[in-house]
Amino acid sequence: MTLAEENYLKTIFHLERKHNSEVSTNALAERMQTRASSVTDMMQKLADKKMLVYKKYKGVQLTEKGKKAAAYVVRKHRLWEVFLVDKLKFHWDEVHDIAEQMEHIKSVELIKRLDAFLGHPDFDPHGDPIPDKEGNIKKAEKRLLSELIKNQTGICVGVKESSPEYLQYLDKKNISIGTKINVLG
Amino acid sequence: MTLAEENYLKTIFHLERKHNSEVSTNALAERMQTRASSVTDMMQKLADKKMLVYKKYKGVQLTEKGKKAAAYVVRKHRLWEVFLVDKLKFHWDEVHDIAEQMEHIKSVELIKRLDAFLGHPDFDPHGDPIPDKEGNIKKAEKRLLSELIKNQTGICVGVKESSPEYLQYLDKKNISIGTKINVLG
DNA sequence: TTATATTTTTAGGCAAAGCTAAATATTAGT
DNA sequence: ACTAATATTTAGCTTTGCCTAAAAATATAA
Repeated sequence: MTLAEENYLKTIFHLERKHNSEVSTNALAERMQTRASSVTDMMQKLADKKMLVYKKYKGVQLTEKGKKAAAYVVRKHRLWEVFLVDKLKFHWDEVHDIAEQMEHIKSVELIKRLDAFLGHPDFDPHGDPIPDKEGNIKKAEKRLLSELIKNQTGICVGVKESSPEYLQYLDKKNISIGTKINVLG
Repeated sequence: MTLAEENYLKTIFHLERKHNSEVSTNALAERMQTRASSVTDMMQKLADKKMLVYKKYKGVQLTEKGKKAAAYVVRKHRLWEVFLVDKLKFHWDEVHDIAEQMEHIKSVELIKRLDAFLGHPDFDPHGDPIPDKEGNIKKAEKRLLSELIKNQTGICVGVKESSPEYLQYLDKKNISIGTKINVLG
């Protein structure tokens, strides 16, 4: 798996989950900042490798194999984000580009140990779930606190807004990632 | 700087220090597992970028700019090795290939924080010195314990042999990296 | 339903970094 | 000094992943 292939799979994985349907050439091209013709090329290549099913003019769909490979890239990305925030004290909105590079490092053992070192986290610093080694991803979808109804309970897995003021406000309220919140009204 | 360029610079850097002279095309080709013709191509490219001085048939020599860039790659490589051994508990002879990939991650801030996280180490797990941000590398050359004479003192920065038996022997003697040793005879 | 607009694919090229084979320099042996 | 051996460079080709322009398919709209 080359770097470019991994990036395509990852992006298809995200778009597929977001729209619950095949991913179109243009959608991919836009998301990957590239041209539709380049996407077509790569789709043919990934179809040859049985990573996805490609039907001309009809978009693509990941196979089980492709899904697993994509989820593993996402897993690596999110684990590295946890590392950057928890251990290196980066702010959670600074880590994406670095994790984007680190996710491509090849070593199964590395990720196994990193996961243990971080205490087997379930969520990344943005509150997105970390797929397990098999590629299963918790459906635990993020919801906004405002979407919860009275008496419902949730665990804070991230914030939507990250202005210094808002973060300080949360700090004062003692709310951080992992905090259990019960809606009283 | 592409990945390939960084790898060439790093290798030239090592060979230059080892032999104290210009680096020949063939020496590089052998070390990099590639062909002499590929090396020639890259030397012309790196000369254009003022990373080195290339004289046809006479080998190459890094410029100050090239030396600094190369030393920075080495710095990153060695810091990651420290991370892998100290934090992820890899054995020091398993980390080279992984660090080989991690050394190419681009983020000055990342390396700054990693260095701090590791406690600003001076040596990697093999006992090789870690260049500082400016590319200065401690001349503190490694010597074998057997090369020290009576009453000389040294600090253990690594071992030449790593058989389990030998490591256990050292363990029993309480000798590990950082241990100060005084030669009595 | 036919014309227009949009999307996707194909064809043909380009740059990076490698390779082989052939040409050219340099070094060594006699 | 002259040939033989070795080292290096050049020329031309390959693959990956991207690009532009043109062709083809699909979707929309009057």
